Amino acid sequence: MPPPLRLLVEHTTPRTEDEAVGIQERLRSRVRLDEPGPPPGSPGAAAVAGVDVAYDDAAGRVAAAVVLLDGRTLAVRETATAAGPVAFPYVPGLLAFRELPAVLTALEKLGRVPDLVVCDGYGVAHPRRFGLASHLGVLTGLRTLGVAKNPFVFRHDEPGPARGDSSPLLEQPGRGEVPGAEVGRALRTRAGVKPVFVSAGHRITLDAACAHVLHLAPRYRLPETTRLADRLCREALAAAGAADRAADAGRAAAGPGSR
DNA sequence: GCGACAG
DNA sequence: ATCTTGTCGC
Repeated sequence: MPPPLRLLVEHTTPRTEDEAVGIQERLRSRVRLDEPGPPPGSPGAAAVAGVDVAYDDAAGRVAAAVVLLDGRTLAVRETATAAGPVAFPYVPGLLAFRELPAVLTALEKLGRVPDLVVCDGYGVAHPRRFGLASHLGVLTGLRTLGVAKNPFVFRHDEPGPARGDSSPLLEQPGRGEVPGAEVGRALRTRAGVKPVFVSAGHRITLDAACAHVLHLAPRYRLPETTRLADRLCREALAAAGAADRAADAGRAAAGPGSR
């Protein structure tokens, strides 16, 4: 996709946690949750992307992967990866600043603009209503949603046992913006298996986000977008490490002090 | 101060 | 996220 994203990189590279929180509070008003968007499998959702990031903290390296799927058949259409230095530590609530720089770089390499991006983590289900899926959506203008494997800081009742059953994710009393508000949903994608935690990112409703996740997860607990992106970013991380070691070996062979 | 808390 | 063996079941 074309690179107007570059202009927004400053919104992903704070120097301190306070700066990061400031960026979130400044951008959060731009989140739009009133578009149902095209339904799963429809022509308007022909290209659905999954993004994920893997880390090698010892080497200070991250690798992001984007996998673009056919929204109807879930066949892979295109992939892209990007590796780079870790730009921010893991701090609960500030995950976007750790993941988005590499994700944006990978997205730029895609040959076409996704109709929907599925992120690993949360959207508006976030202490400041601005998780990484919402952050990515606001920066790019893309329609986004978040799928997390854990409930984070939210409470929920156990959803029914059948695929498609769900229960609301609720803000803890005394915390967050609107205590008691439904910020996401615990959604059962496989009968009898632990649910996933879905929230709207940007330009989507919670109902639509859940419908897309169910469509993208016909067989396993996690959506195909997530599973494929997860596999690819691990491969990209390993490849980046191998390339790094090869360069090191070359430098050593050239001899100390040589250049 | 302590605990908990996406990836 | 990542570290890690075996194990249960289709």
